[in-house]
Amino acid sequence: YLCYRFVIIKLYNKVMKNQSIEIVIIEDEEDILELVEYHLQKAGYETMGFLSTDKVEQFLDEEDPALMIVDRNLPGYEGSEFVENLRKDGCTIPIIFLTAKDKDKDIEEGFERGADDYITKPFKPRELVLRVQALLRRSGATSNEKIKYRDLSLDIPNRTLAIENKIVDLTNLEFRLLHTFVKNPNNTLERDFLRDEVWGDDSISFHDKTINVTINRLKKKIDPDGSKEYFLPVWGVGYKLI
Amino acid sequence: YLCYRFVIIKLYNKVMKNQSIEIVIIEDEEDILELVEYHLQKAGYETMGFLSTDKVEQFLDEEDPALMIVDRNLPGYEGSEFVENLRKDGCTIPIIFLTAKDKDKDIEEGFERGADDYITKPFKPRELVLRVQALLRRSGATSNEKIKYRDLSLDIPNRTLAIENKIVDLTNLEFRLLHTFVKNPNNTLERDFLRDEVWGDDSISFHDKTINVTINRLKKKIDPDGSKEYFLPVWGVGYKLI
DNA sequence: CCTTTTTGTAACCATATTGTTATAAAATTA
DNA sequence: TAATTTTATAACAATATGGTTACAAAAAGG
Repeated sequence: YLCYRFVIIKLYNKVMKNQSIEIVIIEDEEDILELVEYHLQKAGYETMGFLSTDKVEQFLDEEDPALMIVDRNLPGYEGSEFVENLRKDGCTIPIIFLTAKDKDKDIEEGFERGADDYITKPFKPRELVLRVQALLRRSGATSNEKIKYRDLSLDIPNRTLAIENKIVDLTNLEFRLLHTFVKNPNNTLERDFLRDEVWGDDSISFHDKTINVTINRLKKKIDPDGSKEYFLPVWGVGYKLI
Repeated sequence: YLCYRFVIIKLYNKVMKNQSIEIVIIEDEEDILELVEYHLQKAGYETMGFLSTDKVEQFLDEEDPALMIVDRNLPGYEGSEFVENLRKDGCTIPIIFLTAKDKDKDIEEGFERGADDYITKPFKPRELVLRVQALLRRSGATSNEKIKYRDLSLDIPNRTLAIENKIVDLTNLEFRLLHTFVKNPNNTLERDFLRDEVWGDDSISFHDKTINVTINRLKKKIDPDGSKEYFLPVWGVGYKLI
């Protein structure tokens, strides 16, 4: 039964969520690895399990997971040493230790070697998922959720905008633009920043008024009669979503 | 002895670190509050303790702490409800719950209401400090988003000036000018320095009176009746913000 | 390949902001 | 105190910037 649900969930994730979040788990006890994978997948994440650190670095070169869960008692290579070396190489991926090492000194060592959170075994699966979610939220990997601001609700995986539960059609460019504003409400976003973020760093020969026109088209769509004042121009700097 | 160390630590922080990181603690048991404050200060943080949530929101309007530690069993207002409401208002400050409520349901509720971490009592002070450090590291402890001087409060990302909680509109040039003064209060800023800093090194053919006029316009906006004497002209040199 | 949609560009206007100038006021010096 | 230098203020001019529209180019869809 568990295996069956596994398949259903994996299928669901692959089919429904083209932008799912991937989590790496390094754990040498196979039972625990499966348990962790099961609960994370149930929560909507894609998982990649390893029984040792052997192939992990190679995997990290190719893929870009959002988070790692690491045991410390691993065959051959102590988990926290592995993490310490990753950090030294400039790896900033969020990491949670999940380990039986629960002494004060152990916990201290874990955090000092670069952990973001430290969970001791035996652990509650529900709490693990909650801590994963909290850490992902804090580190800005929100691509699974909806982002809301005022009466705007952006569904990131579906690329749809709803205003008061009504779908408003946006083009891809408009959606990306609105997305960057909703991620930084009340912040003045400079024109250069918007260009990099929405149009891409490589956009050479960027016309003066491109941003103006695009903002304008967006405004027309999300607030046709202009009564809601979403965007405030900041003279000589950029725009602000209020 | 403890009291003595307290003073030393506070002094050290004030003198050595002009950009110290401030942490708010809300905890109704005074013993615990002092204990937490002591350990955080020993770790180099500036602390602000509250025995209830009463004055906290007002405090957050004015100051810009880097992190909050919140008890849940508070007099009058349940800590997690307080946090939930803060989050709804768009507050993104990192928050750690420190509470005796240790049931599965409690922890779940805590995270769902917007916590970044959840520590149960009795707690190990060392672990608390480590978790604070980890969270600050992850959230990029940028506590100095607001710069303040006298009753002026400059919010840099928002590009707004608030005087006694009232927004005062400034142009881009005026904002940059005021910013350089607030960064160097009580220093006489020479005209050449201001030209480089605010107008840019490349400003050729810079008219004599441009600075005067701009300072003047700024003065009019932030102190219409001229009673507060923000700017002091330094004859033949420049200006000073007092 | 054609049609439709999306995006970029150019031109225009309106207006906010900034610079310049002239004159008054204040501070400094002799 | 008078002359000189510097700053304050107000009015005006110049410039920079954003809004808008129409049209062209590019991309996407069939």
